[in-house]
Amino acid sequence: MEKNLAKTYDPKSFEDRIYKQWEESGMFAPDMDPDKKPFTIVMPPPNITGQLHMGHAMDASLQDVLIRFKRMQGYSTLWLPGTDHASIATEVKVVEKIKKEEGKTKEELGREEFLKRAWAWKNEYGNRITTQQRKMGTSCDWSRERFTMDEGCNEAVKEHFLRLYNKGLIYKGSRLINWCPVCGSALSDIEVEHEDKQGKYWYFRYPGADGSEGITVATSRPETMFADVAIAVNPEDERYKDLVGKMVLLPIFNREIPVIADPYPDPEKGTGAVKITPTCDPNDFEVGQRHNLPMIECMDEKARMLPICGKYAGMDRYECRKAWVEDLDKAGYLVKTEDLIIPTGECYRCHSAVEPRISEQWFVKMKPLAEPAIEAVRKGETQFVPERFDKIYYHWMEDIKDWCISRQLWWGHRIPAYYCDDCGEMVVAKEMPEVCPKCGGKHFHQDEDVLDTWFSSALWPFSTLGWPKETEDLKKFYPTSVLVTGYDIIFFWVARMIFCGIEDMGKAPFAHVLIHGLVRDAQGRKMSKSLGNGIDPLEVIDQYGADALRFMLLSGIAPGSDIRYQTEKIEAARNFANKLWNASRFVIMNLQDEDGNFKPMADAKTAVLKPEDKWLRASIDAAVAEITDNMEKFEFALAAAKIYDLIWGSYCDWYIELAKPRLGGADEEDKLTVRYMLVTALLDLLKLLHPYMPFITEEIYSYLPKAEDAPQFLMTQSWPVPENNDYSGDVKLLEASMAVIRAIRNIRAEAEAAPSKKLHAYIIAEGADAALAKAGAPYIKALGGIEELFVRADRSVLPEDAKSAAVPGMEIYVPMDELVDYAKEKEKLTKEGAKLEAEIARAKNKLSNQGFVSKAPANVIEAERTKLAEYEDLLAKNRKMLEAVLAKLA
RNA sequence: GGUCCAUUAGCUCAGCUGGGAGAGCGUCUGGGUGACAACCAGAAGGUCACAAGUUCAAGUCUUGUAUGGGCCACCA
Repeated sequence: MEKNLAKTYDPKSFEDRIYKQWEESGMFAPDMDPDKKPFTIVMPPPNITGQLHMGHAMDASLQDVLIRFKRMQGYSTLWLPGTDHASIATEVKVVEKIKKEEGKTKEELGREEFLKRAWAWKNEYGNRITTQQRKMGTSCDWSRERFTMDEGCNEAVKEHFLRLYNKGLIYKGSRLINWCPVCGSALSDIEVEHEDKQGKYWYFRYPGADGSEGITVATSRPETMFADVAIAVNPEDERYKDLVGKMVLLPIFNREIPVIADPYPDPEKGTGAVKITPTCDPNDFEVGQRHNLPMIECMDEKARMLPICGKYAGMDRYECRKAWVEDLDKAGYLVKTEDLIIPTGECYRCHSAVEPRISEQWFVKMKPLAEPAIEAVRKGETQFVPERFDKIYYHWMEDIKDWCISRQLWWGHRIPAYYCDDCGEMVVAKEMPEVCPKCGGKHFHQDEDVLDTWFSSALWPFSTLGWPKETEDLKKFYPTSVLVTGYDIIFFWVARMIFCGIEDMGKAPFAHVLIHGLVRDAQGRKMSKSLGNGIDPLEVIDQYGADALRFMLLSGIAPGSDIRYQTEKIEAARNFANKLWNASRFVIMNLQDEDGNFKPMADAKTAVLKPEDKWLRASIDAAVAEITDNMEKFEFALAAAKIYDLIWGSYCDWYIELAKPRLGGADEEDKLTVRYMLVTALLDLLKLLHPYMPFITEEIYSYLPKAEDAPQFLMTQSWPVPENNDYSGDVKLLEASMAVIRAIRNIRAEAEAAPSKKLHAYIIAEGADAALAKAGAPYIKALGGIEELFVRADRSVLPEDAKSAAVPGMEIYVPMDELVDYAKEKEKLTKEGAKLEAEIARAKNKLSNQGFVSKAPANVIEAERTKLAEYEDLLAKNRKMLEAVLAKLA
């Protein structure tokens, strides 16, 4: 094996290998040491029909960064993966496949054969997504992988159903539900998407039964008129007072229906009169209930017109609408039409218009379940991050309707209700009963319907841990720590897990819900199949590596808000990885002799630290404290920015550059210390970055010199803890030196002097500042390209033709071979002086403000005084330098 | 209709509990300098949407306005 990293950073050459090593080592599984505190995440199970998309990539990155961080902190971390059977989505795919390959419908095939095909499909494609997730570096415990329709989850679903049923919280009833005629199934309220669409109102006259004028009503859905059972008007509406109680005729059909008074119609809207069709509209349904009106259905489950519709029977709803309106118009009943925006409901899966329909379905009674779930969030048992999402949760939970859970599908958990073939008695039980409790009959058939997919995923945080069995896992890992998911499924999933967890386990299922936004395309559009603007994470990984993708997804994002996928961002992340790669290669190179053996180096005890070593140590320690704090608070983007800056700025740009002369110098003792510092600092940096970029950090770690007993993998190392050293003097020295170096580089750049050209420099300073300048001389010379540095108190020693700059306490002069352009110099100094004056005025103003001096905290006032003193010092220097320039010009 | 979010450099966006405006990309100037041109050094560039208010102090808190999004909602 090569003893140093490859010349170029090529993530493809090691990411898969490292993942395999991790997985085989068994380290993704939690350490079951009872002394270790648990930290648990259950992964939102992706659909078995799914392919890894950016949403999954975001999910995975956030969860993995958390789990790796906590693992390194010494928690017993469990990240439990799995997949969802995705009832409708999968059934649609399987139906398509059967149609294509066997030319049959599922009905032709029959339930049993269909389910065989569905399971075969699951076995073939169900693991595709979990293979893809591994590419992301997800350190979840695959040995505990679950599926929403595996044996344990089936048991949990039945148990849960039974419990709720026995408490009267699940009931069967005939209600007006949302029906998708294309999917052929009932939908819950949240599976209906509301959209305002351009539509039409038709105004039709319903003639009076007594031959009078009758009444005109507006409707956007004329095809439902066949099911009209009344016309309602507001009791306050003077226009229609006389008509209330009279009968009108359904046009053409001449069926008599009453005019009724009800508060529902708004006199301001339309004509103020509303046709009442209880089987086609929830409002009408309620009016119907209030007035004891009959219910007439006019459409079947495919939204075709029923025989009651006469010649329109058998027509599709839209076909019928067209013909019916034409006929009404011809017969003179159409008063007028109007173009209007009308609200519509669409099936969230197939986007066809949903038809409200009277149908017998199973429901969960929500009020009693919602109350404790609201309470759990209110008292902070579960906290949303960011907090604002709790409002969305409350809003929905406080106004919740009963949950329709039955679906007229085959792929899913079949409802555990059995009917006696003899007397029709219903028995709800886990298994088919032997004997009918009512008639003693021995033949039963099971309810045909399956449960809403979300019914089983609602149990995910505990069904996966073994519930209803009292397993070790359940005891140790429930309630879980954090749930990570997008804001788009707060209602579908998060809310339901909360009330189910409280109901079955007595505790809310997670302490925190970490909500993230959507990954959009570069223009800010939602990624979608129809737009074809989706970015495939696998392609991104192939091109840039999983580390870059993860880092990009976690950087520069505000919690809970959307992020755009842009090539520049992924490139920036990849470049960062490349930077770390090269720096590490440099470090390793300098640790080794020509044969690739590690040279001796100091250890914690023998190292003789120089100020730059202490400065680096202090910088890392300060960063560790902040980064840890940020990560505890889920502020991953802030932490990422600090790690980025620490590695690229502090370590690469400054420390390594300062280390180069030492590595090439004559002091062999000092080299021991430099090597020690380079490698120990690098190890800390790798640890800090590891949760974000697990692959590259692990790969680099494998090349570092390690003690015999060191862990094999970086991923199990412990999280850095700041040392408690007071290195403030060294920090001050290095910061002052860096300021001087920047000033000199600036002078050089302005003079367009080649960086390779060695220069002389003078620093005018007194007392402590002079001491600082002298101590910093080696740094200034090395990184400023200065051959000789003179630190003087007396300005008279200054050479002719020198460019100048000022930092607090010091004036810097760099003599130039070419004539200095004094006119430019004057301009620069004047501009600087003006800026300083403005700052001084601002600071003075602040400090002379009684309110500020008396009310602001002491440290803030002190800081302001220091600033003022510094600026005054700089201004004085600026004045002197300007004077000198003016003298030259004169 | 209700509600939430956004508005900061040319672009994309950070900015945690109020204490002198930041990053990446882009632009401009130099540069093969010991790991890195996927790089190095330097520079330019912002009335923090607008208006009031609170405060000694507002990008940050309050209210309102404008513009752009999202979510929820049974209106014919």
